[in-house]
Amino acid sequence: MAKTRPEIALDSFDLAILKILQKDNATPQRTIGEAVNLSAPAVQRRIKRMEEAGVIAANCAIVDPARVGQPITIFVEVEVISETAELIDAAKAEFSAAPEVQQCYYVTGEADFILVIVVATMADYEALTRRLFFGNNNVKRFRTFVAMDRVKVGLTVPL
Amino acid sequence: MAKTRPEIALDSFDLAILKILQKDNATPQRTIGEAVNLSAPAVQRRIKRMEEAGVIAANCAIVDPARVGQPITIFVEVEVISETAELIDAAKAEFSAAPEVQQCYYVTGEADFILVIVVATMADYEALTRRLFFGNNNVKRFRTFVAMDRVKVGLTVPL
DNA sequence: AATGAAATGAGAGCGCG
DNA sequence: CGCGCTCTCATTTCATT
Repeated sequence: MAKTRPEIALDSFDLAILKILQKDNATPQRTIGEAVNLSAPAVQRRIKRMEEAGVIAANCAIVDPARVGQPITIFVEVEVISETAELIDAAKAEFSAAPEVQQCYYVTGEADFILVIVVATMADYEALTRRLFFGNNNVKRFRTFVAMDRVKVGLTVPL
Repeated sequence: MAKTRPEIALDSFDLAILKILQKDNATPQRTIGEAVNLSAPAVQRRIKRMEEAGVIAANCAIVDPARVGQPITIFVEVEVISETAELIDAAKAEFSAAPEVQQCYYVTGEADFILVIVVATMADYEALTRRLFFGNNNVKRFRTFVAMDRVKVGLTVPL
């Protein structure tokens, strides 16, 4: 189940710290402190607090997919036949389980799911569509958009 | 301009290290070393090498948008009128410049751009559409998909 | 109650064999 | 590549406002 998520109030110091950590979480606390006019321990306490509260969900290295032999990014809009809770949950679980599926969102509008997929070759993508879409009786239709340019990539939140 | 990107060969050790860093880049090198059967300095050298080569594009904190007052994630498919290089570049620049635009991809298929947008309220999104889409003569059409559930989120590359 | 200054300890960074 | 050292930085303690 989901971890505890205490509601937490963030002041302008916290937001300033987040702004820096979103760009580079290896920034020394001392440097952050200088930037926001706070001592290093104060910065440390705030970071820890935000990590425990789930404001900072993760600290991770961003890998360039092209550099590790996965140069193709694809968006897929998926429309399902039946939208019962059970079938939707099943679809969520199945899509999420695939490592090639980088992001999966359940959405309103003309589609039900939007997936972001990263693969090495189009043949891999084709194989994936067989498994994920043609192999799923509840998938009515899907539309594929192949990325020609990753113009802006990130999970940065506007602050 | 883009930084130098020397081609680099990655062995199974490098991939194993990346796999760990993608989940948590604060993992001590010693711990990584134990996991992949390598000494800490060896791990360090490999990480440094991959950072310099651009394999590791960034190290950053992932912020939960809902926790910082930006609970709404929206996908937008944008179709443009003219696809001349100049107009496409202009659109890329304009979309990228908006802080609410978290991701922007130039794609093939029935749309030209796919944007991932993070905002606090639907009113904010409406204001953004006015600026970005209605205020751009080259935007023919756009379709909005509001995320109801962020089923799987991340920039993790399959390794 | 949260901060800043100083002391402690862990981990990163480098040269060595 | 692994072992050792050094040094920076993260972390804790404590006095202060």
